[in-house]
Amino acid sequence: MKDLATKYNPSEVEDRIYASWLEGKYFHANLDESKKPYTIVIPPPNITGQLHMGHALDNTLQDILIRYHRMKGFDTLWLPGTDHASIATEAKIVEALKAEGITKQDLGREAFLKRAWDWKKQYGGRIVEQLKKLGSSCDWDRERFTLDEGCSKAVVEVFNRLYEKDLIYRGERIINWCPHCLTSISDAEVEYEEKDGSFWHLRYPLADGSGDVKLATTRPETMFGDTAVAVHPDDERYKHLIGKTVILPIMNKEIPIVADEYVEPEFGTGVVKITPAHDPNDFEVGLRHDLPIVNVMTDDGFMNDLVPEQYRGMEIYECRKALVKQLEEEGYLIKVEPMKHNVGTCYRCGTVVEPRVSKQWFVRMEPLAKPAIDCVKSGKTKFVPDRFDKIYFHWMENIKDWCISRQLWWGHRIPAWYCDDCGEITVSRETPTKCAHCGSEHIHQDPDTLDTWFSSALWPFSTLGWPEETPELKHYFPTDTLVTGYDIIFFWVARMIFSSCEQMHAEPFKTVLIHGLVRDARGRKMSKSLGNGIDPLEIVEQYGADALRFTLATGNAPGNDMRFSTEKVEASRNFANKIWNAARFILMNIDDSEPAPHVPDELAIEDKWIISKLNTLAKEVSNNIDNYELGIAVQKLYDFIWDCFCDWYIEIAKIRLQQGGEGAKNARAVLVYVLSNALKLLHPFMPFITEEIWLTLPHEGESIMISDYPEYDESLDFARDEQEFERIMTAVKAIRNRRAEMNVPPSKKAEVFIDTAFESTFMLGTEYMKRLAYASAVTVCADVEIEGAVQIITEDAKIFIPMNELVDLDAEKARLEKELAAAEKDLGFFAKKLDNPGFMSKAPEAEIEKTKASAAKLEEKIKMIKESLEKLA
RNA sequence: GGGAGCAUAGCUCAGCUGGGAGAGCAUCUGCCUUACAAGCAGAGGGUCACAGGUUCGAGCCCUGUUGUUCCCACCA
Repeated sequence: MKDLATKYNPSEVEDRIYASWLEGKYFHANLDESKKPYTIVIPPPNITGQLHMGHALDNTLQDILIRYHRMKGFDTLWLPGTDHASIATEAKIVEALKAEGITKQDLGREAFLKRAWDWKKQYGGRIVEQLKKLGSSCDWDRERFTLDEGCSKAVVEVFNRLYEKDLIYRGERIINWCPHCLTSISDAEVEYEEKDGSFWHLRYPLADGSGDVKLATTRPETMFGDTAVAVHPDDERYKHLIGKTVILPIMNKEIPIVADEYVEPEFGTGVVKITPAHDPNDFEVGLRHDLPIVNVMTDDGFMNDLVPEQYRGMEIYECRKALVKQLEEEGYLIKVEPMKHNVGTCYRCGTVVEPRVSKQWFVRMEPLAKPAIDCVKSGKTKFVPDRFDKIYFHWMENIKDWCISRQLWWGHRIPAWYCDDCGEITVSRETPTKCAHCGSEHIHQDPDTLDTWFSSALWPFSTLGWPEETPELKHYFPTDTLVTGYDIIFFWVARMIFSSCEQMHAEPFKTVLIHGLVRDARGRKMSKSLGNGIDPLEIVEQYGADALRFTLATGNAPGNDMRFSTEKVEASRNFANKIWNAARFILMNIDDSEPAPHVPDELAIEDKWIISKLNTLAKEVSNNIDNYELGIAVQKLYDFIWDCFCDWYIEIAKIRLQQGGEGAKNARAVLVYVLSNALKLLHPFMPFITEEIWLTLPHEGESIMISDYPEYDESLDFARDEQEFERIMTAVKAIRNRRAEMNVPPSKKAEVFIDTAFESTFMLGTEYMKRLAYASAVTVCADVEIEGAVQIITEDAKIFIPMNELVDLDAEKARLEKELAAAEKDLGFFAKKLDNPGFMSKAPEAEIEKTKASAAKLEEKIKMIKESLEKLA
C-alpha cells in the first residue's frame, strides 16, 4: 500500500498526474456511436495570448462540465484550438520588424507571412501549454487552428456560398478606420469612451453676403471635407436659408444648405456641418442629398492633399490646433465650449478610430439575423442565464452589415480576384487562372484578409471537418455547451449562431453558459495598465491548480462577475489540505487487505447517516451541474466533505476503529466507501488531488477520471436514521456549547446523565457523547436529580453535567431565563401560525405538521426549563 | 436616450420553484482532543437598500424610489 506524503505538494503531483492522463489517452474522444455525445468546442485563445484569469475561469468551467460528463458515460469531446488573431499577431510581427528597422512593406507579403508562421510555430503553443497547467482535459489529438488547412477551406467555402447568395458584397461605405492598426474594423470592434473635448462654435458666411450661419463642431479639422450645411426642414429660424449656399471659410468653397430631418433643432444652434467622408450620420445625409464625398485624411491619421497647403501632412490634432487659431484670427470662431463626448476607440490598440469612406467587403446581415433570432426564440440555443436573450435579440434586430475586410496580411485572404481588363470580380473556391466574366488572364487577388471573427464564427463546425461530411461532424455536431464571457457575445457567439443557421441549418450549440469577468479584490477589472492582474500560473505554482479551480468555481453564478483574492485561494488550498489529511488518516487505518469500496452489510446509525448524506449529495450535485449551478455544487461538496465527513463521521469512526473487530472493519469499509465516492464527486472540480488520493485507495480501474460518477441509489436513502442521528448531534453540540461557555478544557472530563424521551437513540449515542462531548461516562436514566449540575435541554432530552465546582449558579439561572424567554417567543410564533385560519387552510400539509411538531416540542422544553428554574431557586 | 445586473453579518458572497436568515474570511473565547494549528470546539455580529402592494405567510413575487456597476445607441 502506497502512503501519502505528510503534506500535499501540488507542484510535485500535478505535472506527473497530467502526464499519466495523457499517457492513458483519457482525454481522447473515441467517436463511440453507441454513446450519447457531449461536446464543447473551446473558445480558441489568441496565439499571442498569455493565460489570464478570464481564461482560467472559462477553462475551469469547461473542464468541470467535460470531466463530469465523461464520468457520466457520455462520449465526451472537448475540442481545443487557437485563433490566429489577425490584428494582434500582425502587430507583434510589425513591432519586431520595427526593432530591426524595417517595415512590412520592405519585407513583402510572402516573407512577412513566413515570419508570422515562424512566430506562430515558436510561440503559438504557449497558451496551450498554460491551459494544460490548469488540468484542462482537452482532446489534444484534435487540436485546431483557425488558419489551418481545414478551417481555411471552411472559410473559403462560406465566403463563396455567401457571395453566391448575394449575402456578401463589396461597396464604398463609411467604416471605422484605425489609424494605428491601419485597417478597417467592424462596429463591434469599436469601444466608446467618454472624453473631455471642446465644442467649437463657428460662423459660415452666406454666399449672397446676407449674413452667416452659426454652427458648432467637435472636430473642426473635418471642415475641409464639408460638402454642405444642414438644418431641420421645419425649423422656422432657418427655413428661408434652405437652398442657399454658404462659403466654407479658409477653403473659400461654396457649399449648399440642405434640409434634413437628422438635424435636431434643439441641439447646438440647429445647424450642422455635413462631412460625408468622416462621419457616419453625415454620410447618410450625403447619400440623401447626393453630396460629394471629400476625404481629407490619409490612412495613418494625417491631412492629405485636398486641404489647404499649410495643413497638408499635418497630424490631425496638430492641424486642429493650427486651424482653430486661423479661424479665430480671421473671425470665424465665435466661442469654444468645453464638452464631454464619446469617442470611438479601437478595441485592440485604443487609438481613436476615424470614420471614413472606403471600399470594403460586407456581409449583408438582415437575412442572416432572422434565423439566428429564431434559433434562440425557439429554444434550440439557450443562454444561461436567460437574461442574455434580450441583449442578443436587441443586437440581432438592430444589426448593421458586417465589414469583414481587413487591410492586413495575416489571415484568410479574401478569395476574390479583380480583372485588370474588364474590372469585374471573380470569387472562387480555387485560385482562378482567368476572369470568370471576360476570360482575361490578367487578374489579381484582393490584397485584404478577412476579419478574424469570420473564421471563428465557423469554429463549431469547421473544427469537426466541415465542409466535408466527416463522421465527427455527424456525431458531435451540434455541440452541447459553449462556455464564454458576456463580453464576446457579439463578437463571437452571435456570429457562430447565424453562421451555423446559414451553413448547417442547425444551432451550433444547445446551451451557452455565460460567465462574468474576474475582477480584483477591490472589484476593478484586471488590466495591464492598472497592474492589478493576477497571473493564474503563479497561483497554480503557489497553491496548486486545484485550489485555483476551486476558487473560481466557488460562488460562480452564471453571468455574474466575481472578485478574486488570494484569501479565497488560501481557503481553497486549505480545503485541499483537509481532504489530504482525511485521506491520510484513512490510509493509516487500512492495509493491502482492504477490499474495494463497498457498503458493508452491517451499518451503524452513523454509517447510515453519512451514506445517506452522500447519496443525497450525489443527486444534488448532479442536478446542480446539469443546471449549470456549479457554484452551488461546489459549496455542497465543501460542506459535505469538511463538515459531515471530516468533523463528524471520521471523529465518530475513531470509536469503532479503536475498539477493533467487526465494528472496526465496517467502519473502515464505510470510510473508504465515502472517501472514494466523495473524491469522485469532487473530481471534476479538483482533478489532481482527487486522482492522487484515489490511486492510493483500494480501487477498481486505472484512473478516477474514467470511473463512474456516483449516482443516487434509492436503497441507500436512510432518511429516518439520518434524523435520529441528527438528534444525537444536537445533544453533542449542546454539551460542547455549555462546556465552552464555562471554559472547561477538553482534558477535564465530566459525567453526563441523560434523561430522555428518546432512550433508544440516546443509548446508542452515549458512546459518541463520551468521545465527542468529552465526557468520561454517559448514563441514560430517568428523573435525574443532581445538585449543582449544569442542565441542558434539547428538544429530545434533558442532559445533566455535574460540574459543581465550575458552575456559577447565578449565571446558570440567567442562562435558563434567557433560554426560557427565547422558547416562549418561539412558541408564540408557532402558536400564532397555528391560530391563523389562512395558514391552516392554505399551507401545505407537511408545513402544518412540521409547525405542530415544533410547537409541541417547545411546550415540553418550556416545561422542563421551568422545572429547572424552580430547582435552582 | 434605451436596456440589464447588483444592493443580505465588519469584508467577499451563497440563498435554486415564497414556509421562522447561511458560508468563507475577519473578530472574540477555549483547546497541540495521536489525519489536519492551512486545524478542533464554541461565541458575538443582519428592521435581507428604502417605500408601498400581492399573500395566511415575502430576502425571494409586483410597483415605485435611491445608490451602484455594466451593455447598447452616438446630438454635429
